[in-house]
Amino acid sequence: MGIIRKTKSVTTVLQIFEEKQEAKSVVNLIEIVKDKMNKTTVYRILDRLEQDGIIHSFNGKDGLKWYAKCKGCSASHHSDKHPHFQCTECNKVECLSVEIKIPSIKNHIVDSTDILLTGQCEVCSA
Amino acid sequence: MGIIRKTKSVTTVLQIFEEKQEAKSVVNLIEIVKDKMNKTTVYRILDRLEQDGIIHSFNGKDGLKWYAKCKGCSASHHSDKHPHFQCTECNKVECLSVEIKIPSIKNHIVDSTDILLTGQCEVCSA
DNA sequence: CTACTTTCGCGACTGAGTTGCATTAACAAT
DNA sequence: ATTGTTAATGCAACTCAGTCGCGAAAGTAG
Ligand SMILES: [Mn+2]
Ligand SMILES: [Mn+2]
Ligand SMILES: [Zn+2]
Ligand SMILES: [Zn+2]
Repeated sequence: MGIIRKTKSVTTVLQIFEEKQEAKSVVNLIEIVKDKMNKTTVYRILDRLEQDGIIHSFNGKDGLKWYAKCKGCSASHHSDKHPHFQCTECNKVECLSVEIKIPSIKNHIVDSTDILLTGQCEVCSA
Repeated sequence: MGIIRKTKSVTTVLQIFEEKQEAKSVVNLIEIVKDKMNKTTVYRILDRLEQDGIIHSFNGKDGLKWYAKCKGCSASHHSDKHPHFQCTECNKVECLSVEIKIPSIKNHIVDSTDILLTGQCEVCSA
């Protein structure tokens, strides 16, 4: 169980994800809202939003934690298996809608698949 | 240019990777050799070994940095594009020899592909 | 052995992320 | 609208992986 009360801080963070479809690093989010709330609050809100299947997280190439909006997830079922793309020039991170087939690994049970591609995004490769 | 002098510390670290084919986190390596060398030295040796194409690095699910032996790389060309598998029970990490096809992403140039699978390894799923 | 330069140890530091606790603010009930 | 309950927040202190600067030690060539 994640979000129970719709506080001002929760609304602020949610709006950031609503208005743009791109992923945000926690560090960047903290910077954006630093006049409105404490960094601990940002971490806690992101935690709760993720638990509720509203956003999902992954690690960037830099080792930072990134979050982006989910498309068809709920608190009980997280279905975000898509890869992510981090631009090495502008550092923007996107969720990719491509399907990547993982072959079954002999004698192993695969629970999760994290795929991070890096390179140049549409803007930077043009 | 990485390793220039074969010091005792370098030999010690190299042996760890020689004797077993599995990946090691830096934190674990530091623990293993803590009586023989300083942690800063471990970081620096790993850096140099990677530059020379002797080992390669990647991020674990935990966010820690992991290293494993390379198979056909050199200082000029790193060809480790294989996925990695982290066991959620024993926490062991392996390099996988499977080929995973990444479809071309429209209007993007892909430079690197990091794939991390998690689940149960051969031992833990048996 | 000597001279040169890389490598190392150590201590201090950085920065992302966490924790504990007192205070504030949702919100449901009255 | 007022009150009571407790989730959520702010703040300060903390953790811990990873980095940095610098003097000392050790590898290597001559
Ligand atoms: Mn995504
Ligand atoms: Mn590997
Ligand atoms: Zn870009
Ligand atoms: Zn295992």
